Amino acid sequence: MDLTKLEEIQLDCAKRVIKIEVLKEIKTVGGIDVTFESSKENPTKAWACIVIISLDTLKPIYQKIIEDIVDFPYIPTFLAFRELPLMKRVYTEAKSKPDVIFIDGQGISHPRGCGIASHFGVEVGAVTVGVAKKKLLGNYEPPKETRGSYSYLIYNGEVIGVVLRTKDKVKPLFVSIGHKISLEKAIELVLRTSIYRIPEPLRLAHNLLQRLRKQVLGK
DNA sequence: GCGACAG
DNA sequence: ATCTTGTCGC
Repeated sequence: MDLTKLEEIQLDCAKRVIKIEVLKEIKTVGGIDVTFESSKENPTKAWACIVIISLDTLKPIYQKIIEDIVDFPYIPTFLAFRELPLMKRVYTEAKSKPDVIFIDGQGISHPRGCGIASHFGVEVGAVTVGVAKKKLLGNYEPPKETRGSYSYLIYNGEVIGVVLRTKDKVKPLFVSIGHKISLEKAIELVLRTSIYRIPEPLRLAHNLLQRLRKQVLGK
């Protein structure tokens, strides 16, 4: 594989990212996650799941899982080339589409401005938010211990996202613009959909996949 | 060269 | 991400 070529794709994708609000009303939020059968084998079986919740109740109103084979390895800053195919397929085949989609990973907080959440948003033409459990790059001050507190993630003197506390005294999340949304709105949505550390759409999608994986592995 | 390094 | 058990704190 030629990583230089893939870097060019990411740079081109970054130019097409829209960093402002385009939605006037948001009623549903979705989350897409991927899990793998094996962490060692390279071509390996994998599953992608989308869960859509109602912003009013925070309860799921739609969910779908697809299965496929993944052969691209995990390489830091190139995550999209491993997980995007599965994510795009589960989204395309879903009979219902959410107003906004949370993606497990970075949005524009990426060395070339195109993490998986932005990449997905641009390719699918959807509104997305990057919700990562760890930082990929940038510097920040620890946010206060109370839920709702946040500090800015800075890279090259620019704000590329926030470090957001979604639960008191629990490790914060790294939230960034994915596509067609403002950072302020992204923060508001992640907070509004978080009961536990991880926002409901992603937490539920992750839980469904973990249960399926254990079932398949016979445990 | 050394440390960092989404999932 | 996955590999893995119990354990401490709210």
